[in-house]
Amino acid sequence: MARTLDDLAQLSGVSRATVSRVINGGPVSEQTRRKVLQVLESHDYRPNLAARSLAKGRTGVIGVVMHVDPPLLFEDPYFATLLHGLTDVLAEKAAGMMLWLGNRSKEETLDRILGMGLLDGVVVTADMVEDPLVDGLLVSDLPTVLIGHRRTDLEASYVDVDNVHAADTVTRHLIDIGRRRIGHITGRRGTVAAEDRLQGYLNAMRRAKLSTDGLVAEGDFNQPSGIEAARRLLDAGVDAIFAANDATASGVLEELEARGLAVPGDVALAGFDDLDFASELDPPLTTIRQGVHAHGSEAARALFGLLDSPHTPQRVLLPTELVIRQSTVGGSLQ
Amino acid sequence: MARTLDDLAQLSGVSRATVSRVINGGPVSEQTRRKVLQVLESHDYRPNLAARSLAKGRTGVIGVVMHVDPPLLFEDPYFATLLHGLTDVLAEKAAGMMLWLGNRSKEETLDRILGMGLLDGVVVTADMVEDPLVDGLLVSDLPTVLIGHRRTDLEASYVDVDNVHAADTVTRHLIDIGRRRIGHITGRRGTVAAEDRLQGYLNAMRRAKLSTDGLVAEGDFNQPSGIEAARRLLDAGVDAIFAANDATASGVLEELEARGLAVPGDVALAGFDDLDFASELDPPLTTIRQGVHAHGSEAARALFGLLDSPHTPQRVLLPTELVIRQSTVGGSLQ
DNA sequence: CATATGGTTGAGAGCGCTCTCAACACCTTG
DNA sequence: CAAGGTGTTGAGAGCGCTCTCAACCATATG
Repeated sequence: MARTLDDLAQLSGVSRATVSRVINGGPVSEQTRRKVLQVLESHDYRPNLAARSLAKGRTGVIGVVMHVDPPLLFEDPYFATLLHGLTDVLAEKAAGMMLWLGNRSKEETLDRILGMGLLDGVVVTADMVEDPLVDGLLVSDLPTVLIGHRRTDLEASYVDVDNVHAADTVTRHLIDIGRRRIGHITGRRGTVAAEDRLQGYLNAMRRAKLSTDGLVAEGDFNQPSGIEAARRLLDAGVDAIFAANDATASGVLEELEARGLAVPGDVALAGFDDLDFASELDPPLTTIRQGVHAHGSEAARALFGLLDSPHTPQRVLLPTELVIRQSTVGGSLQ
Repeated sequence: MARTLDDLAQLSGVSRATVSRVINGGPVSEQTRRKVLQVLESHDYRPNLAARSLAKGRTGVIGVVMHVDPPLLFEDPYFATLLHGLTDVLAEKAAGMMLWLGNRSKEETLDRILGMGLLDGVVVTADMVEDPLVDGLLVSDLPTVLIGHRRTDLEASYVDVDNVHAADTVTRHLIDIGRRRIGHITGRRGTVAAEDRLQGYLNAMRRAKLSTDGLVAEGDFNQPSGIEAARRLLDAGVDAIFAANDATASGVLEELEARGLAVPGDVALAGFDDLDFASELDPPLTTIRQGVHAHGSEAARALFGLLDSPHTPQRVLLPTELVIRQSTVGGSLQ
């Protein structure tokens, strides 16, 4: 089994350069190409990536950074789905992927990534408002695409949805169906999504001249926090709740059921994400659909775009969609 | 920002070789080392991995191959936990990880992996009896560690549990508590785990001179298949069921409840895996605990061991433990 | 004082590939 | 027939690093 270009060249009676041309699609006469290809195939040659990238400065390997606790990464379908979208595009582009999870501190992870050389670029989830890892990647000379972004990341390449707008839309829907005391359960404080969705809610309420006093309860993007926050809101008296995501909403639903309250009769309920289970709740949940899989695949595409034109930031704002189900409009849509 | 070793060498007034020695821990006088380190730090130099691996033939990057559908990968806590264990050790060893999922056919994935050069070795899940991807990796010159293994992989390095023995143990437990018509629901046909667990069940039954006629139902390692198979076994008449994994057992439990049968009064039930939810079922499930996280971390360690001594296959058989809960021994242990 | 010893250093040859450049053969054109 | 393409090829430099080898220095030893 021939191992290097030189071996192959010798075997086919041409120069190393010509073999390289055949492999990389340079100008070669049809006759020579055929001859070399034959040798190539019969020896199942595999180019040495290290050498290749040393010579041409590209490796075909991109980094994916999801700095969350590994257990959470898999419990939360959001990250899983994101990764799925990413790998689909990477597989298609024949690119390798290196994955960093939250096994180490952000500082250490950053160090490892930058030290790893060998990466053409990275995709990083940027869910927190404050994030030294994201900051570090952005100031480095490594091409970087963010999934989610902060207001301050305007120079950066990112893929995101307009959380403010989407939250505004779903809140307006609750107003449109006649609700007036609409509570909001936030996501985890410090995340961009939580802040933006809260903002969207506040915007819609303010426009409708509705009070939000005592109607905002802090949550944590998960079910238990939904139950807890629902108690506070229900005690305060609400006729609708917009939860910052579906998991939280499912907690709310549990508490509503425990109190024997009708949905949407007594309290209308809406979530955010439209994960699979949202349509299987009882009643099915009105929510905002955002294509998480598309987040991943678009982020990968954005990175390839950025690699092709390094000084043109790629900014992708993906659409969201209000999905109306029985948790806000009773059985009429069944 | 200095970029190459040569730059650094010039800045510190020594040769490139000496700087390299400082970085890689070669013999250098304390004085020189200090001087170079100072320059090194003030310029936050990062060695070029491609060049380094070209020169010394190791990259510090290992591949992880889990050829399952990406959605399944995350639904099934088994793979998630495995990955978690792997990343823990890789992070500790400062190694990079490239991940391949089932986005492509096995043949194509194999091609990509081998073509990627640049990998020091791979860890691959080998759950199927027939698996061209695993076969291909084993015959390649890429150091490979299997998670799970076939009888035919005796030359290979692997990390596994003794499924036959564990299944034998749990079956014997059912016999010991006085059950005689013990049914088994297999895992997915074609997987090593399913075949081995079936074998362990058959062994224990044969030793106890108990019949297994009509007592084996095919399952698929998931809850729906558990429900389905439970119906068949219950119709055939059983006083105990050993399900090939916990997910299947949870399906069985559902069917038992639907029929109003008491557990373990009418039918005793045991699973395999001891995933988190096993202890939270009602009643809590007797099962086999296998440290899935440890599978991952041990596989990573085995690969590093294999890299250090390439001709010494690493074979790790991890322990399992019978965890007895109320699904087999009533409330007495509560 | 010659020689051996051990620690420290630099020169330089690769690692396997890409890519530029010049050389060459063969056509076309004036 | 000279001049100028056009297409194809090989030579060779260079990517940034590691590692061997020989040189060097200071010190210890006979």
